[in-house]
Amino acid sequence: MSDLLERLRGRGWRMTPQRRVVAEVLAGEHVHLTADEVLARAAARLPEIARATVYNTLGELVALGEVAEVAIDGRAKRYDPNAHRPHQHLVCSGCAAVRDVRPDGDPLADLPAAERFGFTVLEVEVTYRGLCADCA
Amino acid sequence: MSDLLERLRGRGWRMTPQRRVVAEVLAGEHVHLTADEVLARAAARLPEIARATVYNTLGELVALGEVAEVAIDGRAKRYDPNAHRPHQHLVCSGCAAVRDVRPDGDPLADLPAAERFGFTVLEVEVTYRGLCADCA
DNA sequence: ATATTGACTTGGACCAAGTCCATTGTAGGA
DNA sequence: TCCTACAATGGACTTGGTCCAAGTCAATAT
Ligand SMILES: [Mn+2]
Ligand SMILES: [Mn+2]
Ligand SMILES: [Zn+2]
Ligand SMILES: [Zn+2]
Repeated sequence: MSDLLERLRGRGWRMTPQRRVVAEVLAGEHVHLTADEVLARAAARLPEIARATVYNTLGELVALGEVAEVAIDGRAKRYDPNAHRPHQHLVCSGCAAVRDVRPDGDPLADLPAAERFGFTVLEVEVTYRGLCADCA
Repeated sequence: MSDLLERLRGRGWRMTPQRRVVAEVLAGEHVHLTADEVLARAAARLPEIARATVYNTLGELVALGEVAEVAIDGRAKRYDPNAHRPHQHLVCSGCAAVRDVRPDGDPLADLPAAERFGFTVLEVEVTYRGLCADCA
């Protein structure tokens, strides 16, 4: 049983069959599903689940900080259960496979003050692109 | 007159009033317009220009490498005439202002081999987020 | 065990961003 | 000036997502 479900229950999250299957579908490493993929997998287990419910539930999981919303390609957003330790993404330009990666160093430090235009810079998002072993 | 237009003419790009105004609208530093913003500004000069023409023209400019397509926020794509020297973006979370920035160092070098999962990594895209002087 | 009720789910309408296509127009060469 | 390959048009269509009124139900209280 996923400890995501445990944590959610511990936080007093109201449990329903729909919410359970959505949370269950979002388990594992390197998981970056679109909302429609989540819907398809959830519907395999609970056929009458509605699209709006999947969006509502994903939105709440994001608000709770349990799932990260990732815009990888300007198309559908992806939902990433690995929200507890921040990380970056490595994306295959061939097959769109996504891996979680942890670069060395602090990318914030690479932006010199002269290039900050008076901004208070708070976070950095890095996307590495290339070809996976299969697509190369 | 923009040297973008000169370059396009030199490349044998067929010139039309529509293409001219789209290219003219895309001039300047730190310009990151959405397709609809390009349409609005082009239509101020050439009222009957069609949405599809703006999309067609932007698509061609991107294919020619004269304009870069940037997905900054998972909303509408932005079109960036500063395509000749690669750069990264600094985005205000308050007002969505976008500045071009050039971080120090090579971000590719920060991704250790052990974190490459057999990929041939070709490019890196970095987005810095924070608050601009006005929004802070 | 049952009643209660506020929160959750549903399906469909709606929306924004973008693509597609048949028709009409025209830039630029002969 | 004529021709024609390429470009522009506008409207339908698609994708990804939001919103809402009505119905349902999980959790609590009795
Ligand atoms: Mn991830
Ligand atoms: Mn830029
Ligand atoms: Zn691949
Ligand atoms: Zn701002």
